Amino acid sequence: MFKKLDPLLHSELRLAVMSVLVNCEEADFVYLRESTGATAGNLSVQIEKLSAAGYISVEKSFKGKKPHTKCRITTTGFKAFEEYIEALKTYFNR
Amino acid sequence: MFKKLDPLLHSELRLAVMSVLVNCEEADFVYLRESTGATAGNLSVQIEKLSAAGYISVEKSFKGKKPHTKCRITTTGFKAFEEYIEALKTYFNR
DNA sequence: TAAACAAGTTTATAAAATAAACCAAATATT
DNA sequence: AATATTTGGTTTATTTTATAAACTTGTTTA
Repeated sequence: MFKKLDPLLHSELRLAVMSVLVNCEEADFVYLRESTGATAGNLSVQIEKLSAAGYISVEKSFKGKKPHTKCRITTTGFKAFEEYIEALKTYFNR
Repeated sequence: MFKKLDPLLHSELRLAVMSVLVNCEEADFVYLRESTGATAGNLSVQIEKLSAAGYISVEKSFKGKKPHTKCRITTTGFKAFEEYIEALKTYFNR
């Protein structure tokens, strides 16, 4: 009847991050913070969770002399996102 | 950019309960438990939260000699449900 | 009469979400 | 030059949540 909602995606901020990454292929920490409106601390934690799950890849480097964190969605993450949408539909298409 | 997701609805079980009630106008505890697959304890807690928020009304009585809990969605709840859908869309607009 | 069942509720605990505090380096200010 | 502020984060602490387990109250069944 109702499909289970992936707990990793069923979180406001993580969903927002994934939503950005689905549409832009690559986004850095600052862009994600600004586009989601999240605090840096919260974003840092949620990026780590998505990364640990293999839903996004994270690349840390230096841009000039400042740290720079680039994120992109993985194929696993993309699939999970699509499945989450399918699952959500079972709560509405009736 | 992203609309805030009503925390009362952004919960798997509460969303399932609301989803049932949107479509059937009245449902009792047992029916909700069976149709959502939830445990009674969890359902009891979440029904109480939805009720406290004014999203559903709860009517307790006896059916024969057994307790009987009837739930229905309120207009407030219905509005909140629709707004939740609208908010969700901002995470998927493509 | 005791065991099992029904319909819930209460309580305990693990997991999440989030903000606050922190850090190291760079840049701006006095 | 010394101090303050900003940048780009991370770590820690705290409050909420979600959830299952245990419990309650009463009923039916063996």
